[in-house]
Amino acid sequence: MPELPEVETVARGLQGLVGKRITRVEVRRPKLVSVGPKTLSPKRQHSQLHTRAFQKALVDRRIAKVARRAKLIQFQLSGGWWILVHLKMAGQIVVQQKGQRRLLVRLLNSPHAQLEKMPSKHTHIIIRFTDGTLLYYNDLRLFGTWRAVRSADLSRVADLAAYGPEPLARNFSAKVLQAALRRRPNMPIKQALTDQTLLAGVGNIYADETLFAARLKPTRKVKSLKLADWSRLFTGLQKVLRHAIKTHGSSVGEFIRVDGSVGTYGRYHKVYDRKGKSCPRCGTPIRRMVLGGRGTHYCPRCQR
DNA sequence: AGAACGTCTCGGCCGC
DNA sequence: TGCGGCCGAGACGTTC
Repeated sequence: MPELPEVETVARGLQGLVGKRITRVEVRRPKLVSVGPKTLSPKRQHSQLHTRAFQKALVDRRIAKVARRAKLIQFQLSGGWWILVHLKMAGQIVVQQKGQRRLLVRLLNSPHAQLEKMPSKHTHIIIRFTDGTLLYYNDLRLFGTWRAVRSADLSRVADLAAYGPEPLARNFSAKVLQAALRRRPNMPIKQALTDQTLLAGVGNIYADETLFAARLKPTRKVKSLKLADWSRLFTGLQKVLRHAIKTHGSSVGEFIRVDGSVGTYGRYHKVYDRKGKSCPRCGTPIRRMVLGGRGTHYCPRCQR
C-alpha cells in the first residue's frame, strides 16, 4: 500500500526512536522476519532458529538512524546491524510513547472500521525499548518483510542494490529521469514509473497522479516522449510527491502515521480511484483501465 | 464477486 | 539448441 510519501511519513515519524535502546523483540509471525542479505526460502520460514537470530541481532542495540530508500524503511542500529522494513500492501508501524496510556489504531480505512487497541490480532511484531516505548508492527495481509542485515552485507541485498534514482534527491532532474526510464523504451510510461529498478518509490497512486499533472496518457511508450513531455513529467512528479509528503500521504487502504492518525493527500487525488467522476481540469469523466495488471486512472481528454 | 496503494517467481516468446 | 532480455500471469492473506 504505502508508496514514497507514506513511507517517508513513517520514517519521519520514527525519528523520535533515535537514541533509544531495544530491550525486547516479540515475533508473533516468524514468516515476516529474516536475517541476512538473501530472503528466506519458504521452507525454512517456519523454523524458530531464524526468529531467534533476528531477535539476537536487535536486542541491546541502539537505534542510530532511521532513513528511507525507495519504499524501504531503514533502521541503522549500533553494532553494525540494519533493519530493512518493507510495508508492502498493508503494513503499519505505530509507536506508543512511554507513559502513553493506550494506543488506539484504525486497522482499516473504511468509515465503519473500529479503532483497535494495540496490540491487536493483526500485530505481528512488538519491539520494546528500555524507556518503555513500544513499537507495533501490524499487517492485515502478512505481505510485509523485516530483515536484519549486517552493514557489510547491505550491498548484497538484491532489491536495495537495484533501486533506481530517488525522485526527490538533490541531484535529480528531468535529464536523470529521462535517462532512468529510457532503459525501457517500449514500456508504457505508467509501468516504467512504477518499476523500482528504473525509479525509486513511485507506486500506483502517484504514477496516476503524476501522469495527470504532466498531461501524459499512461499508455504512451517511453520512447515517444519529447523534451517538453520529460520536462512536465519531472515537474509533475516532484510537485505531486512533495504535496503528498506535506499532507502525510494518502490514507487509502490501511496506511496510517506512527501515532495512528491518517494522511490527507487522498483529498487531493485528481484521478486515482475517481473513475466516472469529472476531471478537475476539463470536466470529462475519469476513465479506468488495467495496465500491467494495475488499475490505471486518467482523463481521456487532458492526457495525451 | 472482484478488487486492493507491492513485489517475487515462473514460464513463454523473441532475437542473436 | 542455447541464452539472455523482456513481459505477462499468478501467487502471496485478508477484507469489504
